[in-house]
Amino acid sequence: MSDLSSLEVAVSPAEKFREYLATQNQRLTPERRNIVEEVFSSHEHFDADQLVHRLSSRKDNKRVSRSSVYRCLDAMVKAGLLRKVARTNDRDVYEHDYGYPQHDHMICTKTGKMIEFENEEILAILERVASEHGFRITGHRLEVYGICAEAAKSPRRRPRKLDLI
Amino acid sequence: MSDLSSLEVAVSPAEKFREYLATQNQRLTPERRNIVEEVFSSHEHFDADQLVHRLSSRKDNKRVSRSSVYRCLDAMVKAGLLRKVARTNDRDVYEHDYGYPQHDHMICTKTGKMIEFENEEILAILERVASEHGFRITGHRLEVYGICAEAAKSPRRRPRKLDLI
DNA sequence: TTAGCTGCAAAGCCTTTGCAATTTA
DNA sequence: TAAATTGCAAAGGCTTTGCAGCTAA
Repeated sequence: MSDLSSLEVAVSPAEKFREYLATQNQRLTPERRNIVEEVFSSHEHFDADQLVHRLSSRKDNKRVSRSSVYRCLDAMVKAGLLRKVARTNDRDVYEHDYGYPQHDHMICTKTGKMIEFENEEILAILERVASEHGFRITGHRLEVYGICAEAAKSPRRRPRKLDLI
Repeated sequence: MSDLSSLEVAVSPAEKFREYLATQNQRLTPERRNIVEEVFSSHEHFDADQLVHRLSSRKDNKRVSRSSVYRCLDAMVKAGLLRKVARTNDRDVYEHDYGYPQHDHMICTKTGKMIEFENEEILAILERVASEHGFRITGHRLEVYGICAEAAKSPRRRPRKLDLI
């Protein structure tokens, strides 16, 4: 059983993807199916490179070329399966957008740890502020930066470049 | 008189930059001064490429090389003069961080227009949520996406690629 | 049989960096 | 005169794209 067990999902990600692709006269090929299944096999944030490696380290013959991975990620975003959430190390980072509630992130600048949280109040405030500007909200990205509890405990400081004097 | 007229700024951006540079054994060269002045001559969001063009289109001999612009932007961020706020068209976008209050953005996905807004309530909620996770906030980025009033009026749809059938 | 797909290699793009020449304290 | 700085060109790193061969309805 997958991570989806506790979520209210009408159809599997693969099925949802197939439906989207059909509207574009496109097909759920074996490669695309492998990618969707790998992506939804765990609920971690990931980037294209990590996904490529996850796919090529598999024992079965499910390796997929880097180009196809990039192309498929774009399609999955359009299909509403994934969201780009941030950019880390100059790479686009993705997360599940299907079968998973809208949420925001607290990002530890020491450890890189991401904590997800939901808050209805913020959404309500945003709606109010937007309406004051005649703005119709379709989505948002909220990233809160700081120091997580773990990092605060440790006396270790984050390594940093010393500008020689 | 510049856009800074209504703000409480102890010293000019150039002076503040000079102070920062001094702590790094670096100098406020003519090139760096030109960049700071150009950057703070208007309160618009901009990217490196736009800044390069603004500098080279000037009649006076104030053109600065692209490398120097990139290097200077980095330094200005470290100096607390600028902030990276987003990424548009695959380019880092900057805004003033000195002498300007913390705020967030509503971004029109049709026109690219950015509307700035401030909201204390959201900050308070974030502080509360963070403390529940033992997280100490140092900053945040909030981008609200949607359709601005202008774009909503116009019946024009945003151009999009037609996948030939 | 025609439209869609994959994988490879090459190209694109923004950004960073090595380096020689130049400037400045 | 030694350290910092600039501008150019080249290199980096992620992502996109052209294309030949392949696949599937």
